[in-house]
Amino acid sequence: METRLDLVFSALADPTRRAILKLLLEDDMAVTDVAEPFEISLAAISKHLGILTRAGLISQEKRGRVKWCKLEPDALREASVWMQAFGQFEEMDLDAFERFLEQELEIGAG
Amino acid sequence: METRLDLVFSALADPTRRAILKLLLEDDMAVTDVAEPFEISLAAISKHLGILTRAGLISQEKRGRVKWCKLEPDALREASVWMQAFGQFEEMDLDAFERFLEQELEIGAG
DNA sequence: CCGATATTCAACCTTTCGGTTGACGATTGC
DNA sequence: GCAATCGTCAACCGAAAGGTTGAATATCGG
Repeated sequence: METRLDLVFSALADPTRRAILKLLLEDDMAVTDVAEPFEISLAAISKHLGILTRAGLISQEKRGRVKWCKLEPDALREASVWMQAFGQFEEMDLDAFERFLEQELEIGAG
Repeated sequence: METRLDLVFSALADPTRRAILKLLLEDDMAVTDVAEPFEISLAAISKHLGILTRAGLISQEKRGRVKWCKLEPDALREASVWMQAFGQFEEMDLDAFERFLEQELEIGAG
């Protein structure tokens, strides 16, 4: 079973996809415009956008023949909470964090 | 060129590795003890630990024939800052964030 | 010294990833 | 209507990921 966290972290693992997120930070963009600064093919960008969409990091809405891409920061926030908890666990309620982890992780998965 | 962020996010993308981090949250552990709850081979766990180490998420110190694994939350904090910035960009200094991104990302990479 | 324990290495396999190209289905505008 | 534009699909490719097994390398304990 592929969790939301799997999808988000593996989406963020690629520098091209992080660069796409950076572009979308400035404004919503059409697929062709997202692709413009990169040297790879439009089809490759389209795949990257699909991965970002499945991870919930962006959304895509088609208007006419143009598909608009929009940053969706909620998924990022969710994963950020997970990481921040690890990074600052000295300062927080460890028991509450443990309970949170129980829901998110499964020992032996993979 | 593989950045620190690449290494951290792809390390976190695997549920087994996240589960290992959870184990190490409780205490430092030997490789064999880390492997115990999982169904995969010791060699596979050893590889996972190597990936976590290269990402800076854990450190490993050999004492005698036992190699001790220790959580290193700093790398997580670094990536968490990156994500949190995206997730909460409405509330922060966008110009400062842009400058931060200029250092971390390269458009066209990948 | 020798057997047991701890860990990695090397070779291999299968699946996924990131990329390509060319064809295709919609939609637009003249 | 038809050519141009937008984006995806399908088939393919090489490289990397995640796993296995078996042998190798230290180190420990008696």
